Amino acid sequence: MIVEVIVDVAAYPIDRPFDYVVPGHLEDLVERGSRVHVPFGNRKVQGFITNIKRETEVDRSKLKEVQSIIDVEPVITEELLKLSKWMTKKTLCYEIDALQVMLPAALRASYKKNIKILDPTQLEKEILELFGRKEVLPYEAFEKSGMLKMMKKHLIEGSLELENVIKQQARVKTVTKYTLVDDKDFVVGQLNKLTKQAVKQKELIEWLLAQEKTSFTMQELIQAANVSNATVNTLINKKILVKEQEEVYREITSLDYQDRDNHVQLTVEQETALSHITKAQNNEENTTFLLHGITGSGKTEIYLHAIEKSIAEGKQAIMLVPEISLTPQMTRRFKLRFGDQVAVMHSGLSTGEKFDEWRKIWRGEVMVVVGARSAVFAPFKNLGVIILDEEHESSYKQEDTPRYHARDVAIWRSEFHKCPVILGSATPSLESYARASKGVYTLLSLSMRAKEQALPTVNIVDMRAELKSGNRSMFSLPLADAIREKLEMKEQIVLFLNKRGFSSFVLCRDCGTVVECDQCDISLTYHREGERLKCHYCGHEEPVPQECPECQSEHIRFFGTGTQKVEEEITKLFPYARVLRMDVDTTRTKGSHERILKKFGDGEADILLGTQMIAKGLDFPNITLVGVLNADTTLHIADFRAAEKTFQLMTQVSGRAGRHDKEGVVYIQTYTPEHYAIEYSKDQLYEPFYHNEMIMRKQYEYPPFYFVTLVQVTHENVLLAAEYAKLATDWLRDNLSSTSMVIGPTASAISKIQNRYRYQCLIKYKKEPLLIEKLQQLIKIYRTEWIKKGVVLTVDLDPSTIL
DNA sequence: AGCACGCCGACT
DNA sequence: GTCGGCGTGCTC
Repeated sequence: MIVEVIVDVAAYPIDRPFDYVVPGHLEDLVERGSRVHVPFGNRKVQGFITNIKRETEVDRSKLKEVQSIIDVEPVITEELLKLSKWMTKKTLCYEIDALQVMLPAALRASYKKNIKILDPTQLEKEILELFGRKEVLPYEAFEKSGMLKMMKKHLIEGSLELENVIKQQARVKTVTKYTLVDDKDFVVGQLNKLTKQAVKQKELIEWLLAQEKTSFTMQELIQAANVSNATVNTLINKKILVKEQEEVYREITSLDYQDRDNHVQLTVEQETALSHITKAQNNEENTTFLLHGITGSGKTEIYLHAIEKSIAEGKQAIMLVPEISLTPQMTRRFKLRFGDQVAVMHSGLSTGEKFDEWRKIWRGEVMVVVGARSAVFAPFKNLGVIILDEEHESSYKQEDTPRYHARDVAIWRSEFHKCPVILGSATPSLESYARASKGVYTLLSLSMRAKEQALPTVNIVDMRAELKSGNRSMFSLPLADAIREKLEMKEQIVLFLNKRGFSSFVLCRDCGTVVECDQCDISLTYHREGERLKCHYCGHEEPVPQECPECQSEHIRFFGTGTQKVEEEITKLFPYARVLRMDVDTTRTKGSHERILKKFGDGEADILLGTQMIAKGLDFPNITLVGVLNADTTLHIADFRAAEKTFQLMTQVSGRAGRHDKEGVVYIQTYTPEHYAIEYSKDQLYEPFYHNEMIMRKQYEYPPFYFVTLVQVTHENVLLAAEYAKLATDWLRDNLSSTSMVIGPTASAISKIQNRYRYQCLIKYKKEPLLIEKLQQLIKIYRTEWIKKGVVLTVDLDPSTIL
């Protein structure tokens, strides 16, 4: 028997199956999708069986044997095996990367080099001292000790040996249990044989016989039966109790599921939307629904119903949420509704916890997974519905290889399982809404708030006017007044600082003009080196102007403010306010995010000041005022999605105010109040925004009118980075059809990361059937020739940002 | 990617 | 003379 194995080596010439012979004793265990250990070159690696066959073209002398099979049941299902092929092609990644991303980290191998003593008589005493009593040492121990050379000599001589070990991270957690033997007559017999002094043993046996269950932990026995561990051990020796290891899951929540969440009566609108989904479920149609509902319209309730329906039919469900909104509050809701039928997957869990949650899914012990992006690969066998909440969120796109989008994977799986996909959002991505408009997706709308609360009142504050009237502070008068008022009323305030990315732009504080590139309608990025402004799309460059090109004002400067500075100003203006700051600095440690939110929720602060991360999932009844200090920052970012992102963000942030019975007020401070992204976010006017933005996208030839592929080239040396970017761009221009636009090469917006200079080329196209094939050819040239020169080239089909 | 093989310069 | 620099080539 021969198997094809994809080995755990991400390299261009290795990205294909390798054939191995299966030794007789392993033949019964062989299955597609199982992991194996195989010799590869002079080391051992982990791999996946992707095919089983009888014959091979490979020379018998070259063939090696499978060393061992790790899984009794395949960890990659047949479906996921197919999906990995598709992903490999769609994202231009190595097949091994596609396979690995589907599994929890615990199932990925890590490799370790060890040095083992063969002949101690040949070794120097320093080396023997280093070993101490041990026979084996990690390779790194020699690197540190400076005896590397000596060690290598011994390796050649044969007095030391190098061994490569594949380390398995997956650890099944076990607890020791003590179980009463089945044979009750024997137990009673032993009980009667006890001497009079054996009071404790008698007590324990009688207690055990009186219990319903038969298996206990030592702690239970000691506490509940009031005996010592010596007594327990005696009973083990007498074979009355049996000591055994029982597998357990790492417990990640300590919820009491007694208080199951009650069903909420759906509104007419919700019912209508749900009925379409139910119909698709009944007819096993792989419809993709776009559920467009304003904030607070009760999308989650619809998700819960769709999942319930799925479970009722014995089918599983995947519920995806953006990482950032996967708060305990959120998961709690699902746990309350579905109890222990739910697995939870997010980055906050430890490797072991993720492994346990994954195992529950794999073994079919749960029906629902609630998780971030990678949960889309949950190894369910019979899916009834897949849901992406906040479908516009960019976190659904993985930013490194494999560069997949969870939405695409979800749709692929829905075709496989013949089940619907629900994409939910108050502010859908333009792509999705456009598809819904064309009938590719089915649009479902919720236009009313479920609990009939009013939308918060949103005020747009023109900061230009503030400046003219002499207010140079970052708080406008209306916002400052509102803060003061709410502080007095002991209500809570959220202040949002729109700070994003690394690039800053140049803005006129008098007229609001942002210096833009006249070729691209994208703001120019300020570069401190040489005080210059650059366009990261077409490469245009100019010096920082001394006065505003529109109004000749001198109040023109680059923009960028930090949360700390804002905090200082708040303390100056409102000395008695208690402020909590939430940004990358204060949330660095695990769980700090939740801690800050809990503090705020408990009323330990009046003002919560933060960046992007407070835009979502914040749901406290006492928040009645939301202030956005600078709406403009995301607007002028050098990305074609800037307006879309700003609109989404403003709508999200506003939604934080007045979610319960108290009315909410929002102040959005901006230097460009007339921009449609700001204007329409005031009343959550999605559709007008959509139409306006579509006009811009069409005019500047961006998605959803054109597809975009980003090719980035990096190198330590600027000149080489530019040179190879040009080679790549020219090659693409020569090889793609003339209807595709190949733009560049230009410096990337983030021109240097970790001392590597970045250049890029953007391909815009409507139809390019040969794109994948041509990109594969380009990658081949890069992998076989350019890579030697230290060049790194990456290709991102459908990038989420082009910075 | 890793690792071995192999062919040329600066040191005990 | 040897150690060790990293170019080249291979992995079922």
